[in-house]
Amino acid sequence: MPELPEVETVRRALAPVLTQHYVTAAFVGRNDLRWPLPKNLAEQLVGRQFTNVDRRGKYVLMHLDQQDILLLHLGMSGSIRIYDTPPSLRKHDHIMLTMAASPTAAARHYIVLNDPRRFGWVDLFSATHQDHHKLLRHMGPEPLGNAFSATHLQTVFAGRQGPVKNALLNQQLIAGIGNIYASEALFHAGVSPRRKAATIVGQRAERLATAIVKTLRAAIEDGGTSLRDHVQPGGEIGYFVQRLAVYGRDGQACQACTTPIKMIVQSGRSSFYCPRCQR
DNA sequence: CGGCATCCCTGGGAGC
DNA sequence: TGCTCCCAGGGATGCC
Repeated sequence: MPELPEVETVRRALAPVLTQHYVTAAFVGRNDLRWPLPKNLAEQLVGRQFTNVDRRGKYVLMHLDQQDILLLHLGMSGSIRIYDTPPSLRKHDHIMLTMAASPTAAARHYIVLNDPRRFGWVDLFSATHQDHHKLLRHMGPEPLGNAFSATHLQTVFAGRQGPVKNALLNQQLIAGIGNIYASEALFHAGVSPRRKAATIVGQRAERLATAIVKTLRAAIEDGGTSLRDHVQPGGEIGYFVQRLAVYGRDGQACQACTTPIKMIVQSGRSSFYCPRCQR
């Protein structure tokens, strides 16, 4: 489900309710999601204070006191909800943290992780190992960061014989792009998802880099894309779904040239594009 | 190393 | 209304 814009939406919602706040109670309803949860996770969290909340690609990094990081990946169906009063847990609510301004203060927020398909995961580890964490160490640069550019795209795509759409989904080349925004960015760049990655050079690389940044920024402004599971932590839907140019629009007229949008399957994932505008 | 298929899991929608 | 089938925003893993 959640790609960079949705995860950033979650990060922004979590930051004020976690930062400087203490975990006064923790519920952990099962001992695994995609992978086993850290042992005694609830006991390890109670009494701890969060210091700040970061994002890396599709991961949320919740920094704790004593240089620890609570890592969250929402998989395809994970979502975070934040409540001001004690919620009754619903189906697939796996974790709940009760947050307060001090270890003994009254509860102020309840943070609930729901994940029906359980493709998400949670880890707790020392920040001193962040650069070595097996899930983070090989990740490519942030597309909204300084290290990202057309030159970077051209460099990491060099020699790649597979389609550019697949390369965009590869988190080791660029972090945070998923199936929706790959199709959207390629449309705005005028690049076919079928084009061989290695041929993305020069002006085409410039157009694609620009389209990636613009698309992701616009989606963040809209609170992400709500299709099936995703809602913002306050329960609001993400409105970018209204601005999707091609994703999910097969058969509909291209907004630029009215040619019907086409859907194809690449490596088992659907791609949407305008066969006339995108080359 | 690159590229592809397979697998993990539940729920919603389409089609009958 | 009810059943079956297919599909879904992710990524690790193993095979060639």
